[in-house]
Amino acid sequence: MAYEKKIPVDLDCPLRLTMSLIESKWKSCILDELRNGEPQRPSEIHKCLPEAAPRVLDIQLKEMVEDGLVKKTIYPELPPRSEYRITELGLSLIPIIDQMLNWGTEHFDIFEKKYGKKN
Amino acid sequence: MAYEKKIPVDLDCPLRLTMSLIESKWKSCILDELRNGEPQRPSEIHKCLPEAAPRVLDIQLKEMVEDGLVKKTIYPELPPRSEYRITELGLSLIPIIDQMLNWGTEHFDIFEKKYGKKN
DNA sequence: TCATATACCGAAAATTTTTTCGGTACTTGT
DNA sequence: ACAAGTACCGAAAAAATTTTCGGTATATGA
Repeated sequence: MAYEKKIPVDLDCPLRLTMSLIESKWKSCILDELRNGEPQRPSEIHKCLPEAAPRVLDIQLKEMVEDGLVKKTIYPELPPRSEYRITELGLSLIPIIDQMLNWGTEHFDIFEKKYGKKN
Repeated sequence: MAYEKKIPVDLDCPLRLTMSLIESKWKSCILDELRNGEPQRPSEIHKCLPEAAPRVLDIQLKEMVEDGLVKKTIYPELPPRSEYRITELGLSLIPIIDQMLNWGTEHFDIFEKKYGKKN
């Protein structure tokens, strides 16, 4: 009972439900990382998302496990080893991730011009 | 120069860009509200999203205008009147909103059982 | 006159999220 | 012996978001 999630998910409406599962800063990126179905060790995920503080990835991965988007396997070895793998449920979100990826790619220049450093 | 947005959008990657435009608590709902193209007055939007504090909707609408997802028209009348209408750019996000809506509807019962009050 | 409605804004409080820091425990390589 | 790697956790700080509260201004209806 160490870490406890305050607001698990938003059950007010279907749209808010979906959003609440992926809107944390790095969750969509984690899903994108795991999309190919290959299991990944925490240290690998950290390396792929170097901008994120490792602690946040730990927390968000834990929430995603709790929500059923990701499955964790712990190998009782030393040094410790564990792996995260996307679940069927998590996989069913990939089309959404994809559309956001595509949209972002298509419209990137608009926002680059608008908000980028070098106008 | 009254209100200033701290972090306009996330230009780190296309996925984060898209997310950053819609991840605020009510923005996806606002887009869904305006999806049919009809202009809506602020008070109408407030009524449709009674759970949201009016001030947040003001702020988020302002950001969405700045980001180009929504267009605001002010009528110089008294009492004041203004309208928000979804733009082409905002409209291009609707397929994503739709997918999230569908996903949420399809998987609602899983999370109801998991996190709902009456198990 | 007074309550209500419209639209909006600033300041501050409350809440949530993210980050940083330090710590546990064990192994391998130098 | 000691640094580095692996996985993880708690506490606290920092940052961001959301909410609440009060205020501006004008008009209408009771």
